[in-house]
Amino acid sequence: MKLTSKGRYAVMALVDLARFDTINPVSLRDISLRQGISLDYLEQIFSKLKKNQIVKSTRGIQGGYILSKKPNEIKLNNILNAVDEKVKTVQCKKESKKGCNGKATKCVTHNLWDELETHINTFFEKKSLQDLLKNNSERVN
Amino acid sequence: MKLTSKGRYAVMALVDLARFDTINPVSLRDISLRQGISLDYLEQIFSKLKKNQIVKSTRGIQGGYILSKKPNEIKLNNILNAVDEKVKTVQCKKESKKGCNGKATKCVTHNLWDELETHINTFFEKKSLQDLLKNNSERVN
DNA sequence: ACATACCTGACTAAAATGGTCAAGTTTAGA
DNA sequence: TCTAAACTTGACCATTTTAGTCAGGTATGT
Repeated sequence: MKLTSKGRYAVMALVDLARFDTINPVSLRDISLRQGISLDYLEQIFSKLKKNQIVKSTRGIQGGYILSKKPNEIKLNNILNAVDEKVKTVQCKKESKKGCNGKATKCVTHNLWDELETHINTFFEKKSLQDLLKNNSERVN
Repeated sequence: MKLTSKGRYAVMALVDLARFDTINPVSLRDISLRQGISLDYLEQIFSKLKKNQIVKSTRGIQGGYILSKKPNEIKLNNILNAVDEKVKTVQCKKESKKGCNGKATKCVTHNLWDELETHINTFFEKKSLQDLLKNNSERVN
Protein backbone atom coordinates (compact mmCIF):
# COMPACT_ATOMS: atom_id res chain seq x y z
CA MET A 1 0.00 0.00 0.00
CA LYS A 2 1.23 3.43 -0.72
CA LEU A 3 0.28 6.98 0.07
CA THR A 4 3.02 9.32 -0.92
CA SER A 5 3.82 12.85 -1.89
CA LYS A 6 2.07 12.64 -5.21
CA GLY A 7 -1.26 12.14 -3.51
CA ARG A 8 -0.55 14.83 -1.00
CA TYR A 9 0.47 17.27 -3.70
CA ALA A 10 -2.65 16.51 -5.69
CA VAL A 11 -4.84 17.27 -2.71
CA MET A 12 -2.94 20.42 -1.83
CA ALA A 13 -3.12 21.68 -5.40
CA LEU A 14 -6.83 21.06 -5.68
CA VAL A 15 -7.58 22.82 -2.44
CA ASP A 16 -5.58 25.73 -3.78
CA LEU A 17 -7.56 25.57 -6.99
CA ALA A 18 -10.84 25.50 -5.13
CA ARG A 19 -9.92 28.66 -3.31
CA PHE A 20 -8.76 30.64 -6.31
CA ASP A 21 -10.64 29.48 -9.41
CA THR A 22 -13.77 31.45 -8.69
CA ILE A 23 -13.08 34.13 -11.27
CA ASN A 24 -10.34 33.03 -13.63
CA PRO A 25 -8.65 29.75 -14.35
CA VAL A 26 -5.63 29.24 -12.14
CA SER A 27 -2.25 28.61 -13.74
CA LEU A 28 -0.04 25.83 -12.49
CA ARG A 29 2.66 28.42 -12.09
CA ASP A 30 0.62 30.16 -9.40
CA ILE A 31 -0.09 26.92 -7.61
CA SER A 32 3.55 26.00 -7.85
CA LEU A 33 4.56 29.25 -6.18
CA ARG A 34 1.89 29.23 -3.51
CA GLN A 35 2.24 25.59 -2.53
CA GLY A 36 5.94 25.11 -3.12
CA ILE A 37 5.53 22.23 -5.54
CA SER A 38 7.69 21.81 -8.63
CA LEU A 39 5.93 23.08 -11.75
CA ASP A 40 7.05 20.13 -13.84
CA TYR A 41 5.74 17.71 -11.30
CA LEU A 42 2.44 19.55 -11.06
CA GLU A 43 2.04 19.17 -14.80
CA GLN A 44 2.30 15.42 -14.52
CA ILE A 45 -0.21 15.38 -11.73
CA PHE A 46 -2.71 17.64 -13.48
CA SER A 47 -2.45 15.61 -16.64
CA LYS A 48 -3.88 12.71 -14.66
CA LEU A 49 -6.46 14.84 -12.88
CA LYS A 50 -7.68 16.04 -16.25
CA LYS A 51 -7.93 12.56 -17.70
CA ASN A 52 -10.14 11.70 -14.75
CA GLN A 53 -12.39 14.70 -15.28
CA ILE A 54 -11.53 16.29 -12.00
CA VAL A 55 -10.26 19.49 -13.58
CA LYS A 56 -10.72 21.28 -16.90
CA SER A 57 -8.04 23.28 -18.66
CA THR A 58 -7.93 26.42 -20.74
CA ARG A 59 -4.89 27.11 -22.88
CA GLY A 60 -3.13 30.31 -23.75
CA ILE A 61 -2.55 33.46 -21.82
CA GLN A 62 -4.87 33.78 -18.84
CA GLY A 63 -5.40 30.06 -19.20
CA GLY A 64 -5.17 27.55 -16.43
CA TYR A 65 -7.24 24.98 -14.63
CA ILE A 66 -10.61 24.99 -12.92
CA LEU A 67 -12.45 22.29 -11.03
CA SER A 68 -14.94 20.44 -13.15
CA LYS A 69 -17.28 19.85 -10.23
CA LYS A 70 -18.18 21.59 -7.01
CA PRO A 71 -15.76 21.06 -4.13
CA ASN A 72 -18.31 19.07 -2.18
CA GLU A 73 -18.74 16.69 -5.09
CA ILE A 74 -15.05 15.86 -5.30
CA LYS A 75 -14.13 13.17 -2.81
CA LEU A 76 -10.56 12.57 -1.81
CA ASN A 77 -11.10 9.08 -3.01
CA ASN A 78 -11.54 10.38 -6.56
CA ILE A 79 -8.40 12.45 -6.36
CA LEU A 80 -6.17 9.73 -5.02
CA ASN A 81 -7.43 7.21 -7.52
CA ALA A 82 -6.79 9.67 -10.31
CA VAL A 83 -3.12 10.02 -9.47
CA ASP A 84 -2.70 6.27 -9.05
CA GLU A 85 -2.51 6.37 -5.31
CA LYS A 86 -4.96 3.60 -5.02
CA VAL A 87 -5.11 2.21 -1.57
CA LYS A 88 -3.86 -1.20 -2.27
CA THR A 89 -1.98 -3.47 0.03
CA VAL A 90 0.59 -5.97 -1.05
CA GLN A 91 -1.05 -8.62 -3.07
CA CYS A 92 -0.35 -12.25 -2.40
CA LYS A 93 1.87 -13.39 -5.24
CA LYS A 94 0.06 -15.07 -8.05
CA GLU A 95 -3.27 -15.56 -6.45
CA SER A 96 -4.19 -18.57 -8.50
CA LYS A 97 -7.70 -19.88 -8.78
CA LYS A 98 -7.90 -21.09 -5.24
CA GLY A 99 -5.37 -19.60 -2.90
CA CYS A 100 -2.26 -17.54 -2.35
CA ASN A 101 1.35 -18.46 -2.86
CA GLY A 102 0.33 -21.59 -4.66
CA LYS A 103 -1.31 -22.98 -1.54
CA ALA A 104 -4.72 -24.53 -1.71
CA THR A 105 -6.24 -21.89 0.54
CA LYS A 106 -6.07 -18.16 0.97
CA CYS A 107 -3.29 -17.02 3.26
CA VAL A 108 -4.42 -15.99 6.72
CA THR A 109 -3.80 -12.34 6.06
CA HIS A 110 -5.78 -12.21 2.87
CA ASN A 111 -9.06 -11.09 4.33
CA LEU A 112 -7.27 -8.79 6.69
CA TRP A 113 -5.82 -6.59 3.96
CA ASP A 114 -9.15 -6.57 2.21
CA GLU A 115 -10.79 -5.27 5.33
CA LEU A 116 -8.13 -2.62 5.72
CA GLU A 117 -8.58 -1.42 2.19
CA THR A 118 -12.28 -1.05 2.75
CA HIS A 119 -11.60 0.74 6.01
CA ILE A 120 -9.33 3.28 4.38
CA ASN A 121 -11.44 3.76 1.30
CA THR A 122 -14.43 4.50 3.47
CA PHE A 123 -12.42 7.21 5.14
CA PHE A 124 -11.54 8.86 1.86
CA GLU A 125 -14.99 8.48 0.39
CA LYS A 126 -16.43 10.53 3.20
CA LYS A 127 -14.01 13.41 2.82
CA SER A 128 -14.53 15.99 0.12
CA LEU A 129 -12.51 18.96 -1.00
CA GLN A 130 -15.15 21.10 0.63
CA ASP A 131 -14.35 19.56 3.98
CA LEU A 132 -10.73 20.56 3.64
CA LEU A 133 -11.63 24.06 2.57
CA LYS A 134 -13.72 24.53 5.68
CA ASN A 135 -10.97 23.18 7.83
CA ASN A 136 -8.55 25.59 6.28
CA SER A 137 -10.61 28.72 6.54
CA GLU A 138 -11.41 28.05 10.17
CA ARG A 139 -7.75 28.39 10.93
CA VAL A 140 -6.78 32.02 11.24
CA ASN A 141 -3.76 32.54 9.06
CA MET B 1 2.90 5.50 4.40
CA LYS B 2 3.84 1.95 3.79
CA LEU B 3 2.39 -1.47 4.38
CA THR B 4 4.39 -4.05 2.53
CA SER B 5 5.38 -7.68 2.43
CA LYS B 6 7.45 -7.48 5.54
CA GLY B 7 4.42 -6.70 7.64
CA ARG B 8 2.36 -9.32 5.90
CA TYR B 9 5.02 -11.95 6.43
CA ALA B 10 5.33 -11.05 10.08
CA VAL B 11 1.63 -11.52 10.60
CA MET B 12 1.54 -14.76 8.64
CA ALA B 13 4.49 -16.15 10.56
CA LEU B 14 3.00 -15.26 13.92
CA VAL B 15 -0.32 -16.83 13.08
CA ASP B 16 1.58 -19.94 12.10
CA LEU B 17 3.46 -19.77 15.38
CA ALA B 18 0.28 -19.39 17.36
CA ARG B 19 -1.11 -22.53 15.82
CA PHE B 20 1.94 -24.71 16.35
CA ASP B 21 3.84 -23.55 19.43
CA THR B 22 1.57 -25.22 21.93
CA ILE B 23 3.99 -28.06 22.68
CA ASN B 24 7.43 -27.26 21.35
CA PRO B 25 9.11 -24.14 20.06
CA VAL B 26 8.64 -23.78 16.33
CA SER B 27 11.68 -23.49 14.11
CA LEU B 28 11.84 -20.82 11.46
CA ARG B 29 12.60 -23.57 9.02
CA ASP B 30 9.15 -25.05 9.58
CA ILE B 31 7.48 -21.70 9.19
CA SER B 32 9.50 -21.05 6.09
CA LEU B 33 8.31 -24.29 4.54
CA ARG B 34 4.69 -23.97 5.59
CA GLN B 35 4.28 -20.32 4.65
CA GLY B 36 6.58 -20.15 1.68
CA ILE B 37 8.71 -17.34 3.07
CA SER B 38 12.49 -17.21 2.67
CA LEU B 39 14.28 -18.47 5.79
CA ASP B 40 16.85 -15.70 5.68
CA TYR B 41 14.16 -13.09 5.48
CA LEU B 42 12.26 -14.67 8.35
CA GLU B 43 15.36 -14.44 10.49
CA GLN B 44 15.52 -10.72 9.96
CA ILE B 45 11.87 -10.37 10.81
CA PHE B 46 12.04 -12.51 13.93
CA SER B 47 15.06 -10.63 15.14
CA LYS B 48 12.86 -7.55 15.33
CA LEU B 49 9.93 -9.40 16.81
CA LYS B 50 12.20 -10.64 19.55
CA LYS B 51 13.61 -7.22 20.31
CA ASN B 52 10.05 -6.09 20.78
CA GLN B 53 9.21 -8.94 23.16
CA ILE B 54 6.63 -10.44 20.88
CA VAL B 55 8.38 -13.79 20.68
CA LYS B 56 10.94 -15.69 22.76
CA SER B 57 13.63 -17.93 21.34
CA THR B 58 15.31 -21.14 22.37
CA ARG B 59 18.56 -22.15 20.74
CA GLY B 60 19.97 -25.50 19.84
CA ILE B 61 18.38 -28.64 18.57
CA GLN B 62 14.61 -28.64 19.10
CA GLY B 63 14.90 -24.90 19.56
CA GLY B 64 12.75 -22.31 17.91
CA TYR B 65 10.35 -19.54 18.77
CA ILE B 66 7.25 -19.23 20.90
CA LEU B 67 4.90 -16.32 21.47
CA SER B 68 5.71 -14.38 24.61
CA LYS B 69 2.07 -13.50 25.21
CA LYS B 70 -1.29 -15.01 24.52
CA PRO B 71 -2.63 -14.55 21.01
CA ASN B 72 -5.41 -12.29 22.18
CA GLU B 73 -2.89 -10.01 23.87
CA ILE B 74 -0.89 -9.47 20.71
CA LYS B 75 -2.43 -6.76 18.59
CA LEU B 76 -1.55 -6.38 14.95
CA ASN B 77 -0.49 -2.92 15.85
CA ASN B 78 2.29 -4.32 18.01
CA ILE B 79 3.46 -6.60 15.25
CA LEU B 80 3.56 -4.00 12.54
CA ASN B 81 5.34 -1.51 14.74
CA ALA B 82 7.90 -4.13 15.64
CA VAL B 83 8.90 -4.70 12.04
CA ASP B 84 9.02 -0.99 11.31
CA GLU B 85 5.82 -0.94 9.34
CA LYS B 86 4.59 2.03 11.23
CA VAL B 87 1.57 3.55 9.66
CA LYS B 88 3.01 6.85 8.74
CA THR B 89 2.03 9.07 5.89
CA VAL B 90 4.39 11.34 4.06
CA GLN B 91 5.58 14.02 6.35
CA CYS B 92 5.59 17.57 5.24
CA LYS B 93 9.20 18.47 4.65
CA LYS B 94 10.90 20.10 7.55
CA GLU B 95 7.94 20.88 9.65
CA SER B 96 9.48 23.85 11.35
CA LYS B 97 8.13 25.36 14.51
CA LYS B 98 5.02 26.74 12.93
CA GLY B 99 4.11 25.23 9.60
CA CYS B 100 4.99 22.97 6.69
CA ASN B 101 7.26 23.63 3.77
CA GLY B 102 8.55 26.76 5.39
CA LYS B 103 5.13 28.37 5.26
CA ALA B 104 3.74 30.14 8.24
CA THR B 105 0.86 27.73 8.60
CA LYS B 106 0.31 24.02 8.39
CA CYS B 107 -0.44 22.78 4.91
CA VAL B 108 -4.06 21.97 4.26
CA THR B 109 -3.44 18.26 4.18
CA HIS B 110 -1.62 18.15 7.46
CA ASN B 111 -4.55 17.33 9.68
CA LEU B 112 -5.91 15.01 7.06
CA TRP B 113 -2.99 12.61 7.20
CA ASP B 114 -3.04 12.76 10.96
CA GLU B 115 -6.66 11.71 10.94
CA LEU B 116 -5.92 8.91 8.53
CA GLU B 117 -3.12 7.60 10.68
CA THR B 118 -5.40 7.50 13.65
CA HIS B 119 -8.05 5.81 11.59
CA ILE B 120 -5.73 3.04 10.47
CA ASN B 121 -4.06 2.60 13.82
CA THR B 122 -7.44 2.15 15.43
CA PHE B 123 -8.15 -0.61 12.98
CA PHE B 124 -4.96 -2.46 13.86
CA GLU B 125 -5.29 -1.89 17.57
CA LYS B 126 -8.59 -3.70 17.57
CA LYS B 127 -7.32 -6.77 15.75
CA SER B 128 -5.40 -9.42 17.63
CA LEU B 129 -3.65 -12.58 16.54
CA GLN B 130 -6.50 -14.43 18.15
CA ASP B 131 -8.94 -12.81 15.75
CA LEU B 132 -6.97 -14.09 12.81
CA LEU B 133 -6.74 -17.55 14.27
CA LYS B 134 -10.48 -17.73 14.61
CA ASN B 135 -10.95 -16.49 11.12
CA ASN B 136 -8.63 -19.13 9.85
CA SER B 137 -10.04 -22.11 11.66
CA GLU B 138 -13.55 -21.23 10.58
CA ARG B 139 -12.46 -21.81 7.03
CA VAL B 140 -12.46 -25.48 6.23
CA ASN B 141 -9.11 -26.30 4.73
C1' DA C 1 31.47 -33.40 18.84
C1' DC C 2 28.06 -32.25 15.88
C1' DA C 3 23.88 -31.12 13.87
C1' DT C 4 20.34 -27.97 14.44
C1' DA C 5 18.72 -23.64 14.95
C1' DC C 6 19.25 -18.98 16.25
C1' DC C 7 21.98 -14.57 15.29
C1' DT C 8 24.27 -10.71 12.79
C1' DG C 9 25.67 -7.78 9.32
C1' DA C 10 26.96 -6.82 4.75
C1' DC C 11 25.44 -6.82 0.26
C1' DT C 12 22.33 -6.35 -3.93
C1' DA C 13 18.84 -6.45 -7.90
C1' DA C 14 14.69 -4.48 -8.93
C1' DA C 15 11.09 -1.32 -8.28
C1' DA C 16 9.12 2.94 -6.74
C1' DT C 17 9.59 7.75 -5.84
C1' DG C 18 10.06 12.39 -6.84
C1' DG C 19 11.30 14.68 -9.56
C1' DT C 20 14.03 17.23 -14.14
C1' DC C 21 14.55 18.23 -19.01
C1' DA C 22 13.34 18.95 -23.69
C1' DA C 23 10.33 19.84 -27.19
C1' DG C 24 6.42 20.73 -28.46
C1' DT C 25 1.00 22.93 -29.25
C1' DT C 26 -2.55 26.27 -28.38
C1' DT C 27 -4.42 30.69 -27.79
C1' DA C 28 -5.14 35.62 -25.95
C1' DG C 29 -3.86 39.95 -26.57
C1' DA C 30 -0.79 43.77 -28.31
C1' DT D 1 0.49 38.52 -37.09
C1' DC D 2 3.67 37.99 -33.65
C1' DT D 3 4.70 36.52 -29.24
C1' DA D 4 4.60 35.08 -24.68
C1' DA D 5 1.95 32.60 -21.40
C1' DA D 6 0.26 28.40 -20.38
C1' DC D 7 -0.96 23.73 -21.26
C1' DT D 8 0.87 18.92 -23.22
C1' DT D 9 3.73 14.97 -23.82
C1' DG D 10 7.25 11.88 -23.16
C1' DA D 11 11.79 10.63 -22.09
C1' DC D 12 15.05 10.51 -18.63
C1' DC D 13 17.35 10.11 -14.01
C1' DA D 14 19.17 10.11 -9.06
C1' DT D 15 17.88 8.45 -4.80
C1' DT D 16 15.53 5.55 -1.69
C1' DT D 17 13.03 1.57 -0.47
C1' DT D 18 11.97 -3.18 -0.85
C1' DA D 19 12.67 -7.79 -0.58
C1' DG D 20 15.39 -10.37 -0.32
C1' DT D 21 20.51 -13.29 -0.58
C1' DC D 22 24.91 -14.56 1.30
C1' DA D 23 28.36 -15.50 4.49
C1' DG D 24 29.65 -16.00 8.29
C1' DG D 25 29.09 -16.65 13.01
C1' DT D 26 27.16 -18.51 18.26
C1' DA D 27 24.56 -21.40 21.43
C1' DT D 28 22.84 -25.88 22.92
C1' DG D 29 20.52 -30.46 23.31
C1' DT D 30 21.79 -35.15 22.53
